[in-house]
Amino acid sequence: MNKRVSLKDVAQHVGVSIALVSYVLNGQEKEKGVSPEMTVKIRKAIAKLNYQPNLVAKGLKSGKSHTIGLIVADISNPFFSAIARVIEDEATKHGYVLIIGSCDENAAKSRHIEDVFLNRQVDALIMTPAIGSQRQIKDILKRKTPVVLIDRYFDNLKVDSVRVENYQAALAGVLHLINNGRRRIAMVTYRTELLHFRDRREGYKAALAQNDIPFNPGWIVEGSYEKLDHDIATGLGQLLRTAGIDAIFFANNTLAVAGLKVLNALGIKVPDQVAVVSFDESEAFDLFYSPVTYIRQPIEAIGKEAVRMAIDRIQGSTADSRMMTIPATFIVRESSGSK
Amino acid sequence: MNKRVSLKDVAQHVGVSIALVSYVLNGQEKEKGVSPEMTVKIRKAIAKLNYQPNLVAKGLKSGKSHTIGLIVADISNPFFSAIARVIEDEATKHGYVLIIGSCDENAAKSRHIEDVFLNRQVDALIMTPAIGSQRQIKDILKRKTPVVLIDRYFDNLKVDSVRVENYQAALAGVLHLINNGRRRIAMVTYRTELLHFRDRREGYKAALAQNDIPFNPGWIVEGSYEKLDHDIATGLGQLLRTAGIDAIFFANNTLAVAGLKVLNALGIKVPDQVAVVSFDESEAFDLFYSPVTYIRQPIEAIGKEAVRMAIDRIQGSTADSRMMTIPATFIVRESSGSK
DNA sequence: ATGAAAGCGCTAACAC
DNA sequence: GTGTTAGCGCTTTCAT
Repeated sequence: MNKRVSLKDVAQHVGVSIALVSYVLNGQEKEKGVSPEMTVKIRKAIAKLNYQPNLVAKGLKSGKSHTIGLIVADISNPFFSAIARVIEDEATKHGYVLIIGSCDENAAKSRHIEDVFLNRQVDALIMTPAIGSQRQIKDILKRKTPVVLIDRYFDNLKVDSVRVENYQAALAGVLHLINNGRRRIAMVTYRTELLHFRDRREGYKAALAQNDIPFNPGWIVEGSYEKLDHDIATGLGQLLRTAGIDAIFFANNTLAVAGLKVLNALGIKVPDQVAVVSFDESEAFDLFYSPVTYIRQPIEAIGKEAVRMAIDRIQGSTADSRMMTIPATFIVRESSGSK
Repeated sequence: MNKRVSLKDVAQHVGVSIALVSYVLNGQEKEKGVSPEMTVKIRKAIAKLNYQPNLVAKGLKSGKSHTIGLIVADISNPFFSAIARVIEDEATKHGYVLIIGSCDENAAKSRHIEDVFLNRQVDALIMTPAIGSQRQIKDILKRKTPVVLIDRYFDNLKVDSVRVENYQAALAGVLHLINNGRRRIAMVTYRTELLHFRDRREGYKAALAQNDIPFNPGWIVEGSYEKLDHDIATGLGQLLRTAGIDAIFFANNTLAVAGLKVLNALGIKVPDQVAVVSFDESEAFDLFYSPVTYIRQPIEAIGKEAVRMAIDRIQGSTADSRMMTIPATFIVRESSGSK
């Protein structure tokens, strides 16, 4: 009752060689010319003994693990876990299993996870790359394991990637604020070189430029990943008290939640005194007294495309590296209202 | 530059047998009496060729995959992704990798994931079991794969589990409302047989009973997983309009977010008109105009204990099934204020 | 001190 | 039609 039953057990039970059983298992009884009666017998034995294939052995033999590695900054972050869910479903649909690792925006940590995943023979890697991980990604590609980048990307690194139209979305968000009569618009973002945040910043600047509003670097508040709440409380608090800001554009949901807390603490009314637009969504946005206007990322599409690209490579595609850019959706609610 | 380098490649490069290389790799050069010079040579070759062990092969040989399977209801739910992160870190620390699946509270789906994971030879399974999965869990245990249940549990199923003191926490939460002068207290929960929700309900009832407040079944609003927002909007909305409710106890964060939206829609003021206490936490609770009083689950401890139990079993413990129950923390803020 | 070889469970080419 | 066997990469026993 105890040990796992193997091909051999089934074969012995029927009194045939393991090859026949293998053929039947893989639906090759026709090609291999297994007699119908034998096929039936073997099928019965498989069912009776409740045979379950050992996928590790299969993987060793075939060189395919049917596993996709997913490395995100932090799986406990709702944005990444939402993507993970989409990727999981999509992978499952195609017979793949997901192994997940969190790299905390840290290239060394990411490197370690990559190594472990590669040694486990993942068939492909989908990742949100940390800063400074270009080199290691290149190495992985050299070893012929497909990589698909999501959310972030790097210039001059030939690798498949799925991105969002960060620039355009940010531009639209800030233009919306301007159209609502705001001109003293601050931006809250991370102190980071990640290109997607740079793009959002450029979108913000472009919106100002298009309306002849001078860009004031001092109106960009930057937070660090490590002590975000503190940075935002200090930086944004200072700015709000002194600069006569009438709108804020947040570069992502985490920043927005931190920033809205500051607004609350200072008793500043949204949108009467300060209008707000944020990148990403959050449960908290719905419950805020002034439901937050936000830019919705196409999470579903990102996940699906990433898996599609990965599987395409696994199946041998050697096309040039592809970059897919997906538009975001702008959801207007109350927080961005005109004065 | 291309193919993966195997033990054989290293051995050939040095001109020795693969056994020696294997010994050195596993730090057994002393026990096996490999000469120091040879050890050095082999070490150099390993480094030079950048040898990476094939963990699949190792797993096939050893019967250990060094993989833990985690099955949750939905990885995109922040509560589960937070636990997943803790488990991931803990597993990594012990040299294990996590494969993750979402079962959507569905026993059949869970069953499928379990099969896939078992066929991949996971060394243990940590799961939030769906209703009706006792049977399949028993089967897994029979096959000698350790299982640890988290969050939920079943009576009369001998299996390791990590739980929270649901009854006591709910009791404390509702007593707090009563002490704040509320007596017309509704509860919002799921229409489910899951025991941890039953426990929370019992805690609610006990608090009423201790204060001679008659229990009114009509004051329990139940939602389904499928159309939660609709159910809560209808059920809770109806109750609020007709029953003179002065407080609500929410059985988890998702329910609370849905419920608070209803309160907002009806223009009901928290806590002046209706006081609120919720199980679980949520970013949204901080941003609500009246920061929500809640019961914080010991996510860190749950994850760590679960991994500890799993690894303990993997290492051969055959002790009786253990049940660990961890207390929750009550965080008082404004939403539960007295009238 | 080192090598040869069996075997983990499976696939597939080849032999009968 | 069915059986035999090599081999995927590794560990480990047994010989030498």
